[in-house]
Amino acid sequence: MPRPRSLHPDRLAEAALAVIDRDGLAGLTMRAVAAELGMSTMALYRYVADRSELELLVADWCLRDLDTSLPPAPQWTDQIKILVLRVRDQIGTHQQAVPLLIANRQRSRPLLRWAEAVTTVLDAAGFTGTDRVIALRGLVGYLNGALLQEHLGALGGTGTETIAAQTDFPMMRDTARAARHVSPEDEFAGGLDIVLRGLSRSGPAPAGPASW
Amino acid sequence: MPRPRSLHPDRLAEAALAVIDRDGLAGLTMRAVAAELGMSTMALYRYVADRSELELLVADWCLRDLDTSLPPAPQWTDQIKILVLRVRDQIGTHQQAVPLLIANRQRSRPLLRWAEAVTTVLDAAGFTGTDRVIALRGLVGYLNGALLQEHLGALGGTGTETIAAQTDFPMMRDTARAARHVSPEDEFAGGLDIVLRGLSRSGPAPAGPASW
DNA sequence: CTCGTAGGCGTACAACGTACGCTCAAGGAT
DNA sequence: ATCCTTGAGCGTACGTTGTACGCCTACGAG
Repeated sequence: MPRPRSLHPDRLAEAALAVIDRDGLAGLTMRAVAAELGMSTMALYRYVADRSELELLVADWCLRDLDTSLPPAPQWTDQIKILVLRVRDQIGTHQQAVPLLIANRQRSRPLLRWAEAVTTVLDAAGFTGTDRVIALRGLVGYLNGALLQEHLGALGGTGTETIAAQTDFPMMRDTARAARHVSPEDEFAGGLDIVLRGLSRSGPAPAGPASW
Repeated sequence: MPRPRSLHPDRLAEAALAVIDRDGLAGLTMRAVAAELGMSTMALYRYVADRSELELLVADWCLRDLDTSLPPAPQWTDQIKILVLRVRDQIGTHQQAVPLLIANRQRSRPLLRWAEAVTTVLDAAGFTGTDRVIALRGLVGYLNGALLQEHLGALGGTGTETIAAQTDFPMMRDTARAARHVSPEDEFAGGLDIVLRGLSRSGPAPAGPASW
């Protein structure tokens, strides 16, 4: 019976993400989001309890279309690989929001759906109990770390260039120089392959058609 | 000839770390650090240009005793393992400072020394060019992600308990319950073993006494 | 038309980082 | 012993942040 809301929560998330994409994560401000929506600052608090709730909205919005259906690959490692790559693909150009995704990794519904799919694949591959816990946390650890690295100072950023220019650490200098020729995609996928290769050897008895 | 400084920069870092350990990272404030030192807020700016420089001091201080000598293990994977575990051991009880370490990972001298050691081991194991870049970034990615996970919501934290209590995602519920019986040390080392196992299979031609 | 509910907003406040400029402590030079 | 120069230390103040509080009013049920 009372006055109806004029905004859908999704509109809040869109506006906040627009601010982030334009001004960076540091530019994300209650005032900035309100201005983006043409509302007053305090009007936002009719939709969210506080800033962290707005950030959760952004995290959920970023991954709203995340496909968490089980990939039809024959190998379970390929299934996991596809699931992980889907997350990175969904983030796309919104790398600035990565810290928000990490901070809300245990509250975001899309991420929980995603984790459910990953654990389902792991379970089918024979991972149970402690093995599954460690496999999942290892995967998520790599995912978070790699995304974060991409977010703050990607390959070829100023940090890498500084290392490439100094002389105190020659091995790192060479590595930083070689890093100039590695695309973010190759880097991410390469690291993921390492983790997957390790996983395929760490589980319980090998299962599935591709025994070795 | 002018009035000498009354503080060593290390004292700043100690004070800041004391604040962090007591009040958390959110409690790290120029005013709080000044109060810890018994100085006025603005006196800090005679030692650091701004807050981020203070944070760098904290990061360096945390890892000041990091042993970056090459471990004498026969297998290069064990050398890497020891190097990575040393970082986690040095952080010890200062998990609250982990975001500062990550943010300053490319400026902190101890971390550069450490990375030089890691790349040296990788080089000796036959990793060169792009392979070494991806191996290093993969390792650092996992390290950062795992430390961050431990920092915000360790296993058995409220986040994990919430997941263990819900019913929408049964596989995650079971995994969260099993996670209650995994210590942070086992989790970290388990994930690291996965990455190392993957690395040992991803490099160029296997080298060293332990061929297979 | 009336009225209760809740949406939207204006003001205000505490806490933050830090710019600016002052005072004076502490050596070297005389 | 005196002075002078340098910068350590600090007090004040400003702009920006999140948000508590309370007012006004648009809206839909009756």
